[in-house]
Amino acid sequence: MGVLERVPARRGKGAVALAQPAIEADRLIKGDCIAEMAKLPDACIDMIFADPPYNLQLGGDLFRPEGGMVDAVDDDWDKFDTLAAYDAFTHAWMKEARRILKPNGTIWVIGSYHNIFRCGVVLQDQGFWILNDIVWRKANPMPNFRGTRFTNAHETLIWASQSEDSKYTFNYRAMKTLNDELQMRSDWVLPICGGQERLKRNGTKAHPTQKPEALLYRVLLACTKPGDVVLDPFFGTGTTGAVARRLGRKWIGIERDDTYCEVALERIAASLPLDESAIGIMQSPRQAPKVAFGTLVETGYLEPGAILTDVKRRWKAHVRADGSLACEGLNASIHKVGATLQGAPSCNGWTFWHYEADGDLKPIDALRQTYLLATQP
Amino acid sequence: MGVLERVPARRGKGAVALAQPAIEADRLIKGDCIAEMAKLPDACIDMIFADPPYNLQLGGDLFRPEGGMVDAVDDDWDKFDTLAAYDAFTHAWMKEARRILKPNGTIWVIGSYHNIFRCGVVLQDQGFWILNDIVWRKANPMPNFRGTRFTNAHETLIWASQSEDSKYTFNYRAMKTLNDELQMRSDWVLPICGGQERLKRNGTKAHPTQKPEALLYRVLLACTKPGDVVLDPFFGTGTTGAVARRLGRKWIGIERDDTYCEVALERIAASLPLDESAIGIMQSPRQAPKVAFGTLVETGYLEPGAILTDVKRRWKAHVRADGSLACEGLNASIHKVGATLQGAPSCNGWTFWHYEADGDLKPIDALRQTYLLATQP
DNA sequence: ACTGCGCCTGAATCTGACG
DNA sequence: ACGTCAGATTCAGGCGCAG
Repeated sequence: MGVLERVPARRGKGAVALAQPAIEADRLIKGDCIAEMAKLPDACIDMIFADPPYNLQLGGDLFRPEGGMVDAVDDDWDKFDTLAAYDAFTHAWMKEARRILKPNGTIWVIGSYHNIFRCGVVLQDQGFWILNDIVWRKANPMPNFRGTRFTNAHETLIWASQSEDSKYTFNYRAMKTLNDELQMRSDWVLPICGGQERLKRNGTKAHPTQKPEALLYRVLLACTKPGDVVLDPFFGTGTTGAVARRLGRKWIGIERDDTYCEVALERIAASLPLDESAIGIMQSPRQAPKVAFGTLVETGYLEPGAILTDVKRRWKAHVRADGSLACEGLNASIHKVGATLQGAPSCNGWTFWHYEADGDLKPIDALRQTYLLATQP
Repeated sequence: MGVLERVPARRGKGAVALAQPAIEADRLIKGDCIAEMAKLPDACIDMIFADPPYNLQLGGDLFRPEGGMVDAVDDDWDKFDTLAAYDAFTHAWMKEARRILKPNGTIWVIGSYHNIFRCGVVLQDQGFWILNDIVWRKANPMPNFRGTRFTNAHETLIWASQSEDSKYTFNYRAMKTLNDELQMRSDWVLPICGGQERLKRNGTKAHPTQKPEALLYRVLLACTKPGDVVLDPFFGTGTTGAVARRLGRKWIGIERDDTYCEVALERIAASLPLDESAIGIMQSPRQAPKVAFGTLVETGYLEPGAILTDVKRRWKAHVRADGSLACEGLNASIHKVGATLQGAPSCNGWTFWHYEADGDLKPIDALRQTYLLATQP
């Protein structure tokens, strides 16, 4: 690797911008996730996707809290002990996760009611800023055979940034496109992992809780850019790696279990990267090149003196040679004039103002689109 | 009152069966919920439904795209200085709630990602046993106006018993009947509270966060028996009381705010106990499941990069990773691209676009049907 | 009376680049 | 760090009014 990239300095006061070598990626690390994350440098990961265990068995997995334990208010000591151990484990891995995550990176954690509340609290307590909780609504969940509760038909994901003012990645347009031109909501209906996709080993399922690729697909498409480095500290059979590879993202997996490692590596090798042209997603206008209104005047797309109106023809404004707009004694930018006339705090002049063409009113944004098509390579 | 009932002894070892007078019910207590619960005897309540403050921590004003301002929840009762202060408050009211709840009673708590994780942890830490987490999927949530996150389209409810071996009430058959003979799942689609149901005071909403009666209806129908006593420590405008009365359950409400108390009492007085035969109208109609084109890409029914054509093979388009279609410089949804290419105002992309299978052209709608068949119960 | 269009509203942690 | 300003951004349902 050795590619240098600039990392924005947002880690506390007085931090300086650092040039950091990109981390070596597309690899599986065999070992304990806390110990292995500890070996990674600060701020090297763009996104962490974590599917932590919640059925910590007594014995090997049981994690002892390091500090003095708070007095249990309750008599249920055994349960408290187990919960405290789980919290300590969660604090430990999330602390490392937070350290290696870039300032503008985000973390996803998935779980069920057994553990997701505890994960959410530790995230908040460590200073992560929750952006959404997402409900994966399973299209085909396992029924509740005994009829004693509601069918447990969903799992919960938490999406969080490092801090309240992080500049995180969210591909809004891509999500809206993926959802037939409606905003993507916080509830996702997706089938559970089964059929061909479910990995087998000796005829039985290779992993008890393999996640569907469609779930990771949406997560990675929404919140990473091509080339971003995604780390999964509980890699299992490598769904995160397989989807990252398909979508042109880099991945790092950490997994303790030998068999899971084997299965994951085979699987990822077999998953083909998508063609570059297919990975493309709808860009936000935010990321499109900007066109000043004045440019349209300069280049003749609009004549100085042209008349613009709002869609209801309530106001009539004149375009001036410098790209400003004159209307009812006002003379300012297309946005300001629109806002002032409406008495609104702000206004998008591009969609507010219209020009007449063939008897129709069209928003001046259409002119901008025409200009962009004509001038972009 | 004065009716005696037997309370099974399940409070730790060596407890004896107690005969307790039934608590006075169907009343509103004005005051602080912690202080007022403290005055109630042990083990006198069958169910607690709690809608505590969410601790939203909103920033500045938020404007809608068309200029209007969002009427945010900025009430003093929702403000806490720190997460620790919120936790302390939660511990305090839940401790009293646990004491007054019968051994076989259950508690419901509703919240959003701002507070629900903390509520869940306190429940677990106090020894409550979580039975389900329920997702209320809002049919008509407020959109995310700035396109910065996923639309926050749900709230979460936690249902918990006093302990792992409680003999709690769950009316399995009633839920299955309510759900068209399918097991009731952990995700409930219900509209938010609006229209006639939304209580007004001087022309504006009487309470910023009034819950829909349909939500309480399902909760009470599922987890209480007729005659049970339901307590709501954050009574607000009394949705819990109104529904309890309709369903023949007894209720106790605790509320600090004078105006909320007034509104609640008026409302409950006006809510008539329900005739058995009227219950049917509460059933929400099953909705035809919608499938976004992007879902077919996510779930592998179509690969990114796949080629689609119209039935006359006049145009050739490429499927992209986000479920958009690329064709002749255009990149948009299946419907928009179809419309633009034909110069039509609109186009049903599902029937317009075809894929090739075994030398035949098939509409992509066929894939949608296949997907539905595979994922619907 | 019915239809269609426009307006209003709902628990919201809701901008970002540049100087 | 802070101020300024360009400009990007919404879905479903209920209700009233016009035709």
